[in-house]
Amino acid sequence: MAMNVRTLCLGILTFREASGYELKKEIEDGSFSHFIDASYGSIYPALTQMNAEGLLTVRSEEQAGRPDKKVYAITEQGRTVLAKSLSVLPAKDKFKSEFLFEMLMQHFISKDHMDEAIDKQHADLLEDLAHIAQKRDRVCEVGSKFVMGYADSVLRAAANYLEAQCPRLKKSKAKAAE
Amino acid sequence: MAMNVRTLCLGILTFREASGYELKKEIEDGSFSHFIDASYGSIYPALTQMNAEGLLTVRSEEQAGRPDKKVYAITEQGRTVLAKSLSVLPAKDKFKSEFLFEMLMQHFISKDHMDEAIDKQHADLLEDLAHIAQKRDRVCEVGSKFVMGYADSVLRAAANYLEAQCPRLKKSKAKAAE
DNA sequence: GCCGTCATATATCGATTTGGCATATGCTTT
DNA sequence: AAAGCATATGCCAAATCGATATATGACGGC
Repeated sequence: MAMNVRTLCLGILTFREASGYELKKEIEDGSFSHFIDASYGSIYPALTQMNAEGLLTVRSEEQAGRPDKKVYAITEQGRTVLAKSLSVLPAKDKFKSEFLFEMLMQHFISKDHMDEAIDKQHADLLEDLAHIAQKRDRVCEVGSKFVMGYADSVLRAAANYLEAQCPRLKKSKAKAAE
Repeated sequence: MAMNVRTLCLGILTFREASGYELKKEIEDGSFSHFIDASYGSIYPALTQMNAEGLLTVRSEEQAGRPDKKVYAITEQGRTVLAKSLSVLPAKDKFKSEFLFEMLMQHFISKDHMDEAIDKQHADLLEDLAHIAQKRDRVCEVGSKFVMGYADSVLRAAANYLEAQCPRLKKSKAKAAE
């Protein structure tokens, strides 16, 4: 039960059928990218296993030059299992930040390295914000809009905080906006 | 190299010596709680291993009734290894949210369940904010203040977004503030 | 024209990490 | 008095990550 790679894959497959590769792409760059992670090492075994259990069907699609694509689709049984997994209230959010760990290590790190870390963090945040802005007007589903708005608020708050605390960053932001 | 449980433990041990149990408490409830995680299953083996490698020293402290406490302290060699790990620029933040996944599954979930999930998310955010507010004026180190301010900004942005999108939540917030 | 790198596509494998359990004791809540 | 929680260490199975292997076509640089 609960949330794991299986639930995640089943969830995406309720939108459309997809191969393992496409699922990974969706998790990496698509609507799911800002709040979920999964590697090939967990996706492929999960798909194979769920197919064996009857939660998915497979269809091999030939492709010129490239290896055959294995396109998976969710079954009725898969939907039932997914519904059961989603009936559990979501676990608390988990936020992992090596950057904030470094900020707590001020007594142990050079000023230069701190500045580099802060610049990188700021750049990462702006990159994510740009990524969202770029996709935002192209989506129309309520869920996607809500999630993008949430991610945007949070990332913007973080970027603003950095800019307020480290005035030096304001310049680079102005520069990026040109 | 880079960030893992070892680096994390070494880092905390530059502030003060501590047992595995105390390290876990610090990670769970202390300054590190909002952006890092580690379980006993990773902490204890890491300490044993790093002790064997000479990065830490141990001292057994007797305790009435309870098992002996093994208090670890970082060595010069440990500091060297930590410095090397911290010299790598921090990896990008990772944010895991089952809540946002559920929000993308709107087509698959009942309105009631959605509302429950949103209420829980909102409550979790307010709880974290309260936790920070409560500790905030008691800290004086620059690093801690910076990190708490960062966490506060981000969590507040998320809570505000939920309240703006789901007006129903404003009432519960007003109620909590009484 | 050749070379490096990237994108497509599936898959495995070692290492790390999680989350639950076992063990032991005393204190507090029901 | 029973149940649960806090202290304290530690193990173990299962999940997951990150890197690598394999194969091919496209695209740009030298």
